[in-house]
Amino acid sequence: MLIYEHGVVFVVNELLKLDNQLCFALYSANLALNQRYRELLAPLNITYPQYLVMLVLWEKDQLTVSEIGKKLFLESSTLTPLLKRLEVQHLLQRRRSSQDERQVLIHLTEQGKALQQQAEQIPEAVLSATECDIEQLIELKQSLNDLRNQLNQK
Amino acid sequence: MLIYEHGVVFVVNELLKLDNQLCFALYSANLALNQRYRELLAPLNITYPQYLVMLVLWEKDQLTVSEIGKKLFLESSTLTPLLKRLEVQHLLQRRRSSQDERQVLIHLTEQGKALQQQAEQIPEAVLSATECDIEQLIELKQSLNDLRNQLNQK
DNA sequence: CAAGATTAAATTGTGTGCGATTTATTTGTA
DNA sequence: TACAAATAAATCGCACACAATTTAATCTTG
Repeated sequence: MLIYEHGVVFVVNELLKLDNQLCFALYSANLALNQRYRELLAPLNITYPQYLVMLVLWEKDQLTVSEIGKKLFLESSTLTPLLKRLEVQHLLQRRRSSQDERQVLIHLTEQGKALQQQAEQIPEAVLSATECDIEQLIELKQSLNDLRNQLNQK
Repeated sequence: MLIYEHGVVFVVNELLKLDNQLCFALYSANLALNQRYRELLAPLNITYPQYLVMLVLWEKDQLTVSEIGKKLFLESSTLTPLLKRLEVQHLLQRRRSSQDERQVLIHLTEQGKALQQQAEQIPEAVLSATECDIEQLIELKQSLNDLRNQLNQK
């Protein structure tokens, strides 16, 4: 069986291989990215998911656990222990909201705010590790966001 | 400070944001993909990394742990317990090589080989979930592989 | 051939990730 | 106002993922 689309002829079998290849490319690129971040973040003593939480909080402080979860696509079962670790490191504090005692508000400590300066050189270091041109990276970002949104909407 | 590249003018600050956005796009797309695979693989009773190992073995049986690791960019500390779980499920067997007793050869059981048929509809299901056109997916795959190779070559 | 170096897996410890469930609080409604 | 439903975090169990280390086998070199 053949599929003709956008000027490309495909045997179905090839198409299925493509899927496996694409998904693996995504999986393995993510592994590689984690490794680079592990090195780069080692001096800050935080992991990449922890760094993401800090990025979110540097942008806007005083968020609830589920607000952070919505931004990062993470569940409370992932975030709660992660946030506790950041609290142990005195980078943030967790406090029950007084308006709604079910919610836990996360706010940065002075130390957590100060870490932003220390993290300033991280994005540059990652970018230079990729050694790709900017246009390609922008397009890649867009494609990945599209893909994620497609996959997430069920 | 401005950077001019390929017709795009960038403030450095924007560039740093782009990096965070790109890396997060990769991270979150990978999370989303895992979620789709979790559903799709539930009937087969295996995880996505386990599925990757099976794909490798369906392609070529009788590989050592480190050969599988090279293909999937995974360490023995990840693979050993994963392979043990697949062995418990009778999908493969682990046997010390007689030529070199340090190596452990992984070979599929009949049940493991048979699983390939059951897995046949997986790639199609994932592809249809992405709802992207083929050309875009091919380009995305290539970009991700390039990125991974750049990041991995340290 | 013996001893140190190298290699392949396995082990240990830490940190994600998430489904399923639990706990505590708030909301909706009869 | 009671009480069921809904919501927000937390908890539990399981499976990655990897750095660092350990164990066992093989290789190298004097």
